[in-house]
Amino acid sequence: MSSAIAGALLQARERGLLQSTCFPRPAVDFPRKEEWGDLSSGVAMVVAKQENRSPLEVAQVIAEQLKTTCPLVKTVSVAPPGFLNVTLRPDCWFAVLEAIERMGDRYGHSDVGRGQRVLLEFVSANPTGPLHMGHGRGAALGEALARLLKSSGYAVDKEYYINDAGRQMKLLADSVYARYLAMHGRECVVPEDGYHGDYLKDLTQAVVQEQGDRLLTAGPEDARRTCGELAAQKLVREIREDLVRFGVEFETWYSEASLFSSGKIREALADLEQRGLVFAKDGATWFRSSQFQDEKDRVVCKQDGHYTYLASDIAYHFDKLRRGYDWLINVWGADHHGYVPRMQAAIQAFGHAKERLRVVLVQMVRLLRGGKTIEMSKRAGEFVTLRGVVDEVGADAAKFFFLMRRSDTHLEFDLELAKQQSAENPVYYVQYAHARLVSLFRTARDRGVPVPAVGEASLAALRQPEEIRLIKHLSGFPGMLEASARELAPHRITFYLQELAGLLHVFYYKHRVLPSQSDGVEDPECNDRETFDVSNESVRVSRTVTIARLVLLKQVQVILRNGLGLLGVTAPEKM
RNA sequence: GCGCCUGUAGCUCAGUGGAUAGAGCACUGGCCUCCGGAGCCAGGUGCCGCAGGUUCAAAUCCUGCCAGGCGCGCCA
Repeated sequence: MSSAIAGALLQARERGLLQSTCFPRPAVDFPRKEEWGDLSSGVAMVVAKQENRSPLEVAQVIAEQLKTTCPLVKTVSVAPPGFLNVTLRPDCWFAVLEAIERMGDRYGHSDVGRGQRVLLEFVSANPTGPLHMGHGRGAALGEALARLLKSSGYAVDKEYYINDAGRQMKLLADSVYARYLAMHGRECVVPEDGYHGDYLKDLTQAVVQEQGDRLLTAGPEDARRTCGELAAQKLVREIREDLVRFGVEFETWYSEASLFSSGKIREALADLEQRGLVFAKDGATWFRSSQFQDEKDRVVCKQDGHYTYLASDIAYHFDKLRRGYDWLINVWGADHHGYVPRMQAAIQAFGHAKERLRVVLVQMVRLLRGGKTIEMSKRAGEFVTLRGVVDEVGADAAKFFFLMRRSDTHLEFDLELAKQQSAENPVYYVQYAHARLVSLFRTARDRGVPVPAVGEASLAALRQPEEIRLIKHLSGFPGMLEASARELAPHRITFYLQELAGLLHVFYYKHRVLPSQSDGVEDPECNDRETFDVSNESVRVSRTVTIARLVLLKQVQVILRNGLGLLGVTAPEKM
């Protein structure tokens, strides 16, 4: 339509109705109100300025041209202060149904990614404890982003970066070792800044099971290391299980420790050194990140000779780039936002545009039960685990809730609401819409009513406003996905689906699809016409209307399934 | 002190520079002999944090304030 209006503008100039030599690309969008037509544009107001004429006048000129040039247009009207409101011919809408049937599960998919490779890194929690709600939000988001980007033509790999090196791991090892000693009646203290959660017991138990009391005789350093390694292994295994149960799996699990052993950190830093971006000061080694947009330089190797976390991260991202990824996307907790500039500096240091790395920040989750906040204290090891939540409300509800808000805003997650099986619960509202349709088609089959292909139906029978609204909303699916992918914002999908489900329920309440059973034989009198009169208790639908509606609803079902699928949420046949 | 994020209806939140700013929840009252009532309908609410600016047009862009959150380590 945008190009149609552009064409109208050019034609108007050719005919001497407009003077300008160049026109802006006409912006077209869906008007807020139905009375304003199907599409609208404000170009006239921009053009009016350069033409030095009133917007209404210019709009009028464009409208005239558009009517004659564009066959899709049914009517064009002009509204103050200068909007063009276009109403399309009904066939345009019916074409949407054909497209959905033709494309099926791929409707709305695109090729904007052109097969470019994306490495999507998310969750990446330290293996020092079970996953909690914040990780769950990141997991749901990452999974949805992966599916969304794949649907947009990107080749996506999901990766979990295991932070199995550094201080936190040392503390874990200390904590487990201390408990191990305690379990064998030796005196010991769990370090104050170590880990104290109940899960430490299980970890220690596992170490005992595997090693017995062998570690008592080993040197303390070896024993400590063994404790740490075994604990971390077990935790990674459990994290992986939790994620599988949540419906999230990764292509690769990348170990930070491996960056040390493989020499990749040294390599990456050597590369930076060659580029003159590393220098020594105060006995430490620094990365000259201020040369890019970072506010100051950063230490990569401490005075004591150990690498900093940044060093591993630089090496890790260097490695990602070397593996041939065109785009790197990281899902991080919002408390790491200050880290973004220095990571982008690293990307630039290796000679790439900083846009190559996009970081999606995820804000905290506030957990409620029946409106009351559940306090969590990570220090005391008391927090609600992802596993606990998934067990309680189910993976579907949990994912949907995590994805209902923009990722960079705080999220309220009410466990009672997520469990509720009613219209107040958005997940059920949407899933119910799908199950309801499945059930409808089941009934249709049982009654011997065929569900034909789009081509076999007389779609012109779809004239009720509720039907047209449904079709229009279906037509918005591809655009919504495109925006969602561009902005890395899958919450748009949840809103879209709630709206679609709402439109369906309204339609379904108001109109019949299958002929009433008592109606038995088709009534020739009501051919091509629907009567719905509650007071008379007569409900009749012609065969033509039944078929057209079944065809329409089939496509609604496809979109509900596709949309839920992109969120990683199931579309149940029955509930 | 500096930086980032957020400020929209009673609550939780949508809102690619466009028209009279929306949804869900909560509240009140209705609607099931027939395709799933896990549903539908009807009721009202806003100095879009404040003040300037850019624009034909600002919740949206710019500047300055105010409030809340987060960050500002040779921690990860």
